[in-house]
Amino acid sequence: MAKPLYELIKDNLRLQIQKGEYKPDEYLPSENDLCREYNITRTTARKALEELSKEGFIERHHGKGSKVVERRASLGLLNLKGFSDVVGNNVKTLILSEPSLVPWFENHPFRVSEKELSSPCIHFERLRCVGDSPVMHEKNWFSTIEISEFYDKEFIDGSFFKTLSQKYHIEIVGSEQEIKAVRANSKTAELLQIEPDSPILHIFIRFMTSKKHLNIYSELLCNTENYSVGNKYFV
Amino acid sequence: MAKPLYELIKDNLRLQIQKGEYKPDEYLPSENDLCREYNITRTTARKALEELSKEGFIERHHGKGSKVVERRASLGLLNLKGFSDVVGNNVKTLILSEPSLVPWFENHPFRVSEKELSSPCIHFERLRCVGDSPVMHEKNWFSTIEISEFYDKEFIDGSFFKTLSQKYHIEIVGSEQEIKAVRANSKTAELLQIEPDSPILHIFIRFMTSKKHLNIYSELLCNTENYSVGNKYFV
DNA sequence: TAGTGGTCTAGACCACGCC
DNA sequence: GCGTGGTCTAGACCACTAG
Repeated sequence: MAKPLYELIKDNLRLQIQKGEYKPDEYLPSENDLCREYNITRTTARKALEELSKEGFIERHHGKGSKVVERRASLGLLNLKGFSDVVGNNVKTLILSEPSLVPWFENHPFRVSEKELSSPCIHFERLRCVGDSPVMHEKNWFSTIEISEFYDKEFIDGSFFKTLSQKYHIEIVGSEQEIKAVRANSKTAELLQIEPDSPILHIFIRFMTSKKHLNIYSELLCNTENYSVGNKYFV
Repeated sequence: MAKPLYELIKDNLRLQIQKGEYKPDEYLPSENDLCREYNITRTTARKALEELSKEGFIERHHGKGSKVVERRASLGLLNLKGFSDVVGNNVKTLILSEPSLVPWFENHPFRVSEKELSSPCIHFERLRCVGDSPVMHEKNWFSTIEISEFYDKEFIDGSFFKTLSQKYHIEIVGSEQEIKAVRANSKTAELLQIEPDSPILHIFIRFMTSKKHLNIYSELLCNTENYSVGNKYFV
């Protein structure tokens, strides 16, 4: 029943990373350091570090140590992708509506659990642009059940997920998506500055988080005329 | 330089699974069995089994053993999805063109390596139907570099990937995708029995395999009117 | 050469599933 | 009660990185 030792070590280290006590490119204490610090054997220290590596917080380097890395955003989730990452440096985000309480919304293919429905729903909308061209309209919903005082109107570095990690110590641990090609309706066409009835991607996503009962529900409408949506996965 | 012991054990076990010597739902030898069989300690046996589990070949069950599982096809790759898996039982596949040698094709966003280009290209096309409705047109290409005598015209259980695994002991270990929404051209519209200019999903995929230099390149055209394309991922 | 992570041995105790 | 996998100890040797 009690948490295994290596889980405690892992939780400690992860929290220190989330708080910024170890920053990207810095090295964590070595396995032997951890053995001394926690009075454990290398097997236990290694187990903690190996799992942190599997979770994407660190990279292990033979002969050097365990380096903290910027947690890759693409955990099997979809990313906008242009030629040679031009997108990454040139993305602007417009807030269409700030995070605020709304009635729970039913129009989502993923079932929202009773637990989630029992607390109010926070919603926000954004428009992602490359240069001056809008390419993605994004809507997000999540329950306040695990995160009762979400009063942020601005995000750390503009990133909702980074805010969840650094302020609330909540991580994305999985996702589930449904993708369709549809015709843009007039409102979407106007937002994305395209012709009505143009083909666009319609994507529903459920992001699972490290809080068992907290999911982030998103709906994306993408103009893929110039930029496609990409996805990578490795065993 | 030499392969670690646990890798050898792992390779042996995986091969036995691929050959069908251990079938889905059967249990592998226990950790202690492996210790005796290979003259190793439990640490080494565990390492082999844990990695096989991570690779998706087995499930570990406390108090019971390591059960062989049908390797989930959804390794971060896209799957057709209808309401409540109605699709799974009702999918028919039409072969539009059998596997045969063709000149290498350049019209793919993923760069084909020099190594791959140095050997001839095999191509085949299929049409996936749910009931009598065609929903996906699939084109595939791969190099004969690692698989010089691919003469199969039919696949085991109709599955290309199952054939790769069981006959050639090659597994899918990752994938990379690009997704767009486009208008169906007349040829595609005819194949999928939809109106020309209907919005359809256009997906390019590179499947990475356990053979370092072998990739499977696919192009999918999907009518998502009634069925969407889905995707799941867990850490 | 000193320190790091990677592999491996030989034990121990525990929690879980099943008969 | 017995066998299974899960956790943990206390060592050893090796391969890699860097000063």
